[in-house]
Amino acid sequence: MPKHPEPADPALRRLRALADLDAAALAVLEAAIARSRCLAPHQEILAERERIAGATLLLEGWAIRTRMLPDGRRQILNILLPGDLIGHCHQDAPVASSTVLTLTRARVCPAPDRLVPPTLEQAYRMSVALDEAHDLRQITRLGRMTAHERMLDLFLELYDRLALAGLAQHGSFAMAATQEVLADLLGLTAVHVNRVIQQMRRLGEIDWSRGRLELHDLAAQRDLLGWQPVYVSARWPRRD
Amino acid sequence: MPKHPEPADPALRRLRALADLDAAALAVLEAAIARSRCLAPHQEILAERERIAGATLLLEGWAIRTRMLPDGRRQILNILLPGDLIGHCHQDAPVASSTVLTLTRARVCPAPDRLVPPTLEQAYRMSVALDEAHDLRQITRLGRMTAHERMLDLFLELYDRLALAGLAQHGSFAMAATQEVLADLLGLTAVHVNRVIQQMRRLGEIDWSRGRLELHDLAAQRDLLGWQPVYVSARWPRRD
DNA sequence: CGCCCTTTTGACGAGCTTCAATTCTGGTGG
DNA sequence: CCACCAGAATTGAAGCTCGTCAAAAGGGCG
Repeated sequence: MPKHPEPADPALRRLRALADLDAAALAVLEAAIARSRCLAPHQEILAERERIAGATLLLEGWAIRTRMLPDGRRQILNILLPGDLIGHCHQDAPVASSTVLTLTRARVCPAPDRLVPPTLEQAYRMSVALDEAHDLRQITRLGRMTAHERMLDLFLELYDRLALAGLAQHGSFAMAATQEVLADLLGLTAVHVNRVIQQMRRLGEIDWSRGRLELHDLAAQRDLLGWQPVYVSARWPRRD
Repeated sequence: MPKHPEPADPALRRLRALADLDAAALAVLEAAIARSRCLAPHQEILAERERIAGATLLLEGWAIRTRMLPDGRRQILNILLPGDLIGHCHQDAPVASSTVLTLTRARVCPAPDRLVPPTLEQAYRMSVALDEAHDLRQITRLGRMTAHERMLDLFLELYDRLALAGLAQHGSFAMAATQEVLADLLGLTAVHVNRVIQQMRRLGEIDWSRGRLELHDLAAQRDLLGWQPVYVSARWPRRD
């Protein structure tokens, strides 16, 4: 077993991008990763209104935070990607305010939570701050963007977040969400999502086939939207 | 000057509802409140993309977290009420991910942030957890509810939150938001907000005049919507 | 190869927006 | 005390975005 897990592990890569992890941090992470388990698609990681035992680290695969209305309508609150923390919170006797489900096959492990080395704690805090920023972005998408804008904005967000974990490059990444998932995420219907995607294809904005999404001319799309990268800390992204 | 500030102060009342504040906590709060300042309407408390100096406690009046799109569209992310924390976060070199503006005349003070007594820290954590839950509620409103449902759901949320601070009772509270503000909050136009409100009046769901909003038959509205109170901790709301 | 999930297509309708006026309201100064 | 003003609320007509319903075509996996 490699001691500095190979170039590879996306989750580790993301956390290292968030803070300058030291040996102690890497050690506890490796220990946690050693206790990882595999989950099938559509498996529950956290259930709304139930106690949260401890935080979970998503190592591989995609997951969603979701909420149901009494009549069956579903809103997907956000998407969770490798390296994201699930159920990290600090109030007493924490209870989940939403359900978390795997979208694909996934690997998770308990997030180290006792005697957390300071640099890892830093990564956690950064992660929490980014999560909140993404929530705000989601609110803006749903409240004030057209279907087409929402879709582009989401794709750009996913791209940037996946790139952090080394899972996206050259404007392209493995898209694990179905059009129906996008619909429930973006407040649309699957039918309309489909129509918008075809429009985007016609406009040459994207290619999406065989589970791979490609964004053409990232820069152009970004300033079409007035896209700004998430920015929650004057010391991040680090330039070193 | 009263030592246990009179029954009154709404912000204090909210914090005391969140955690069982001890004498030490009340002391630092009073010290902070003594340094409060008054703000006119439409004053900036936090500016997007700028450093956050420290957390602020909203004592009186309403404020909004808001974000602008490049073409001028505005999305109000959420509403801030007396007792709410503004800019409370933990990452290094924190930068605001949204702008915070007063909606009405308001009073604020720096939130105690050094040597925070444990019970106050508990209240902070509870407050942060509730904020996040409200953000998720907002996402659900925008993504999967009709205009009418959004409005009702928002009114119920405001009612419950204001009641915590002692600012709402018997289904009624002082409504500081204009219809245009509601529109930017709920992802609608002011015109449509107006139409929905009139429908709600015709249906006998609400009365809204002279700045006072009254919700008729809270219970009925709640289960019409399948309303569930925010629930983020097994130990809250406390029954003692 | 066959089944099921996902994507795609069409026709139609509803909800919400847009634009443009008009009326109302609360606060101000004479 | 009332006239006045600016912001807020209200109204109407017309149109576009997106939803609904239903059915067909495609694609991946056992």
